[in-house]
Amino acid sequence: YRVTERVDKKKFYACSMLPYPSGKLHMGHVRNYTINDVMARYLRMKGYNVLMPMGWDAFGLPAENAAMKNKVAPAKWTYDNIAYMKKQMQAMGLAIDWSREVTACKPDYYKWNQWLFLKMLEKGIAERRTQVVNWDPVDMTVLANEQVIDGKGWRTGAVIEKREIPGYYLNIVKYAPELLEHTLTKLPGWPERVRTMQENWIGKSEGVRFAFTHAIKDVSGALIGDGKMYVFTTRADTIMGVTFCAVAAEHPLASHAATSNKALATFIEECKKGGVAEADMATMEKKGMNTGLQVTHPLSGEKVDVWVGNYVLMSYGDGAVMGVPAHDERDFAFANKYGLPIKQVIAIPAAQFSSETWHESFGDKQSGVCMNSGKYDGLTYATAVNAITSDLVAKNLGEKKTTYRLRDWGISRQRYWGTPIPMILCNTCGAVPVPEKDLPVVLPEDCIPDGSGNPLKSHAGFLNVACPKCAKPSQRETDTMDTFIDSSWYFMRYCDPQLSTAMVGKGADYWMPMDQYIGGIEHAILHLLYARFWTKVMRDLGLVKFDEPFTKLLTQGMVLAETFYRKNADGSMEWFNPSDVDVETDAHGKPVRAVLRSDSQPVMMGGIEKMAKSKNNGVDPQDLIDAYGADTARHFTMRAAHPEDTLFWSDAGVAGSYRFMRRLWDFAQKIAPQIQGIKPGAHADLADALKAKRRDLHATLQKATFDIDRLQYNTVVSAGDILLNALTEMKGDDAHTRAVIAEGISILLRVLYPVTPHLTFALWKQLGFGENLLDAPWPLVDEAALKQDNITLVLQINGKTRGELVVPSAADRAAIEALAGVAPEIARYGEGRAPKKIIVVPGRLVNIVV
RNA sequence: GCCCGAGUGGUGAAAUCGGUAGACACAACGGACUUAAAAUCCGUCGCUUUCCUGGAUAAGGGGCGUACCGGUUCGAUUCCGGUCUCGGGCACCA
Repeated sequence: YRVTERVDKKKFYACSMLPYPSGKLHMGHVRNYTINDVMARYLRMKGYNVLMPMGWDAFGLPAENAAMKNKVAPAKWTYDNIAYMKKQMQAMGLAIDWSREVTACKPDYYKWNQWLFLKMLEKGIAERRTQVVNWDPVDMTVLANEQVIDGKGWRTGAVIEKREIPGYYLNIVKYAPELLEHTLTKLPGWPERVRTMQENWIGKSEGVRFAFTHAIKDVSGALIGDGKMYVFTTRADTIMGVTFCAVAAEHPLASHAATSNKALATFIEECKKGGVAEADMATMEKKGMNTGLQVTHPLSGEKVDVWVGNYVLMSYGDGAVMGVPAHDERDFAFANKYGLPIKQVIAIPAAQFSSETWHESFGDKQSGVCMNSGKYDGLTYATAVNAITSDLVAKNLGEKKTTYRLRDWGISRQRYWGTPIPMILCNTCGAVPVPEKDLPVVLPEDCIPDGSGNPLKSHAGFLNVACPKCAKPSQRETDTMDTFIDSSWYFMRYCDPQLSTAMVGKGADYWMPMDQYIGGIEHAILHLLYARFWTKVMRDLGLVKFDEPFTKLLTQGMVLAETFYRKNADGSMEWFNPSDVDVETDAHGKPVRAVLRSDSQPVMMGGIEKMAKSKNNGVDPQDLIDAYGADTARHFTMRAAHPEDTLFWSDAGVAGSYRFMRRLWDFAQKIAPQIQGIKPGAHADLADALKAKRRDLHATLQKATFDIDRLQYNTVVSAGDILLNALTEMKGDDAHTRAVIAEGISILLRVLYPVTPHLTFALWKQLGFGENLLDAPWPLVDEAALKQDNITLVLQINGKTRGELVVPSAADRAAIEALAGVAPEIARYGEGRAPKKIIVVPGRLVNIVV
């Protein structure tokens, strides 16, 4: 399966999202790589030069968790897992070019993460600033969102706090306009749903940024924020309806007010409790407290109260929002809760405004016009926004602004098992980049994390280094990079895996952009967006010549399985694998109770979720491969569902795939002597029954070809069943029959080869069709075999199927209408009425409307 | 909470552009083969038998049926509006 950059063939680069080496393959992997393998083998039969590589997303949190649990170094754990999973992949018979294997935790790979990071620093795309993280006050460590459960640390149970620390950011927002435009224009080969999700994630919004004014001074006597409190709104037409403002707990005005207000200081502290995940922020109870400060409305000149709101985030825009309760649902709820005034400024024709209950139309900007807004009364949305904006501009207090929901990419992780960020922290010079010649900054592989912070902080060999600028003793940055960086460009490294002088080279020029990318729908936003951004940065640095890395995308559906758990006395959760649990079902097959097999005690059912390490619900396909072989596992996985659909795991039906394998084998053994030396293919003067049989075979082949081209592999597998059924039904032993059987089995073996390569390869050789099915051509449909004298149309009366109509296949619309007009079904079902209209769908049906 | 999907027999599913709903399988049931079992092979398999013909729960016909409610159309699993349920993502799981 090794491939080179040959120019005599058309290239095709088909790649799966690289796996995290969690220990064993699970069914999601098997599904992903089998899809990839079917595609690769099929396209090779079609004459393409096909690259199918594989690698390892080898850095990440699970290795550290395993280290804590088993006291094994993450490096050893990771390398052991890779070795095991690679063996499993080989047992599956995947057509992988292993000479191109990429392992993200090896210095020859992550060196280039560091190198590109330094280039981004030079270009101003990367920068150091503060970030907000989940802080566990007991373990004194930063936690991932996954490690925060109900606002508490997963190991300590301590209430998590938000904490600001320094970190590095990549300026992806700068690329937002291009990412958005290319989502819409350059990704026709992507699923619509993924493009929509990315579009919404980038979230362009056009609005107005403007300032409320004030004269509030800090302790040093300086005006806070130069006397301006900025907010952003997409609804400038409602500015005259502002009845309060809300700022984040970290906003300078909030801090200032808290110095003389104990209750407020307590409230601000409370706002810092809990994690940083957006879902938590969005679902928590909205709370606020009046700061006692007031700012001046820039247009009305009225005084407006400033509140602190726990739902306002300092990291979004300016950390302050205007409150218009009459026309914003969240502000409406907030105002009702705290008894704030509600001022209607948009006349709503469709609904009666009520200050008690919210109605969707209160926020409708399409139909309403301004009211209670002075000179803006009567203006519609667009004209009001324009008029208000020009007044704000004239006062030098605002301007139109396009903002994005997308936030810059924070890449610093306070963790050991990742790419070291190549910076040196000098007491004199500050944060100094590691000189390019000193790359890679090698991560020591002998650390064992214990859950209480980053072990690099106490690793003298790693930590201590001379400052590149002033040569004084300094310390390395101990933060490592987000592992999304590793997965943002590995697919390019597959093209030049051994290149030591550059990140990418001629191989990437040949293979990229990737023709087909395959991976789980759960990566629809983050991974794919980061990879697109990283590619554009590489392009801007002159490393590659294309804008988008993935021409076509197949988002494989998730493999889901039931989860089972017990809550331990200390509140922690223990998850049990479905294979260790017996489930009792009710009469409808719904699970009602589950029992752990080892101790016969009940376990809780945690619902159906994606197979994942964290919930221990991944099903190991090894049992399947051991019991039935790789072909059965592949056949079953492809048969079970359309590649893009969610698959609820159940192994019922595996026996059917195995049975099919055996039927095929037995049939081939039976006919082997009969078709010895017979030339497969069309013979003149076949009997009608054999002609019909050939028509069936080629019609099925036509359908299979159509389906394999549109990546609908489940029905390609079905076509294999249909072909075998058709062949086993055949009786007779004359030369014509033998020729049709030989033709049929040669089609069947090639149609199924991409799915079940081992069995079909052996039979292809045994039956004397050739030495190497791997490079046999995909079978061609014999159009002549499909021809028929008559075709049968469906006959409908008033849209209900009432019979059939046999017409000559050459009959035109008028001829069919004439035949249909005298159909006896009209009298039978037409209730005595005459045909009013006859609808003819060529090749399909006739509908007579009476 | 917000964004994106999905929902079809007992089960997994199919139906290429709006045109015969349930291909192909699994399970189940009935039969053949066998001393017996396994394996294999053949057959039945959406609901309705208080809708009709029939002695009949055989057979045939009719009606209903693609989560639910409504709409567009000669015709809707497919398009539109709404609802429910389930799944994915929400920026430090990968």
